[in-house]
Amino acid sequence: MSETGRRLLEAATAAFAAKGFHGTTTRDIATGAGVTPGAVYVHHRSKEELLFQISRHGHEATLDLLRSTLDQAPDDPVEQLRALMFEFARWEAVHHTTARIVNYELQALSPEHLADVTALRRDLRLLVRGLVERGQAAGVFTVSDAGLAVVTLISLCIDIARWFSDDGEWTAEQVAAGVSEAGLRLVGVVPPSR
Amino acid sequence: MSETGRRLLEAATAAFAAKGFHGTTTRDIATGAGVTPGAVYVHHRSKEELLFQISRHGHEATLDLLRSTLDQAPDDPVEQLRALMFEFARWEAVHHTTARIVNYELQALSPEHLADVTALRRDLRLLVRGLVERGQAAGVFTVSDAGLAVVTLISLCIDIARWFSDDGEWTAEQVAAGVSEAGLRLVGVVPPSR
DNA sequence: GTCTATAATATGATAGAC
DNA sequence: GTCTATCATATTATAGAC
Repeated sequence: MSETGRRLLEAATAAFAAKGFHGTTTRDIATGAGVTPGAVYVHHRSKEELLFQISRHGHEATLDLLRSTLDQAPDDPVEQLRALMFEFARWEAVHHTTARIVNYELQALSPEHLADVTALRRDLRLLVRGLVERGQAAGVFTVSDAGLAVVTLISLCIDIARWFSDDGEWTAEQVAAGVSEAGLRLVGVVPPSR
Repeated sequence: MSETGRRLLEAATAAFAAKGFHGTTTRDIATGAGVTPGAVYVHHRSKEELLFQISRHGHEATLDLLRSTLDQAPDDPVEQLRALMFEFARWEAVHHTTARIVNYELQALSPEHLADVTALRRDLRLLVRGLVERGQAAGVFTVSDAGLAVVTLISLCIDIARWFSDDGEWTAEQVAAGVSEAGLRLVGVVPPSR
């Protein structure tokens, strides 16, 4: 991808995150990248194609991060969940602009593109589901409904993208640490008192 | 408000929740209410005014619900948090269309209208904050950062509006019960084992 | 109060010069 | 590859008949 093509992607990410896909015009994107509207279509097929690229890349980056986190974590559900929640939460905080598009602009995707990212979202859910079930089987997680626990753990991370701000009260790492511990408590792992 | 005025509000709620404010046209709203585009402006000043009415009413309803829930709960932080989280979570699930607009369409409000609802959101945060601090003072909640705990508790409820579906795996009450228990665990209240 | 018609503007995307 | 100019359409909102 050319330098201008990349700048257009970045401008589109900033605009879509701030104003939503339908609230953003191709002129906004062009201006944000320092070119005129006509130049957009040399680098990208359409506005929706820009959205799809941002959304797909964001979904793939999240899924890759969680997979490699699980790969590198010790063979212990508690430590795996701690690491998974920390990295997931940190990703949503650090990349909150991209994450907002990933989480809140699904409805603006074309049916085909939506099907693509929906498959990635299902993979992510199954990954967390497997971990929760291993923790249950090992007797270290106590949850009454594993499916609801999975949704709630993911919820805890996703919603960070909605409220996190770069100049807010906490750093991405502080949020990640807090949410990671919250996730452990949620599945019944009692933290050492301090 | 006239019958048609109300039907327009309902159609706008459904459309804004499904496609976002900017993804919805005044024709969508008119058609959804069974009238022609011109009739919209007899009942509502503008599209943004419709959004504001939905958003303000949704915020006020949530805040009223949480206030009356706290008023009626026993004088015990654990039971108060259990009740608060249950009612908050249930509201987000039952009213997930309105809640989506409340939580995700803030950026489409005019600056004046945004200031209005931002004040209501701050009141809600302070209400939860007070409860968490009373639980800390009573020694029944153990959280390392009260502010982050407040954000996380609210997060748990808000994000329900994003994923809840009327024909999903769980009823609003099941979700509310799960999220309510999650909230208690999050602040360090260990549930009785079963 | 609702309709049809339309004004005024904005929007996604393309054409053709450079 | 970028620009200016523009096409075709869509959009919010209003005017005036009924």
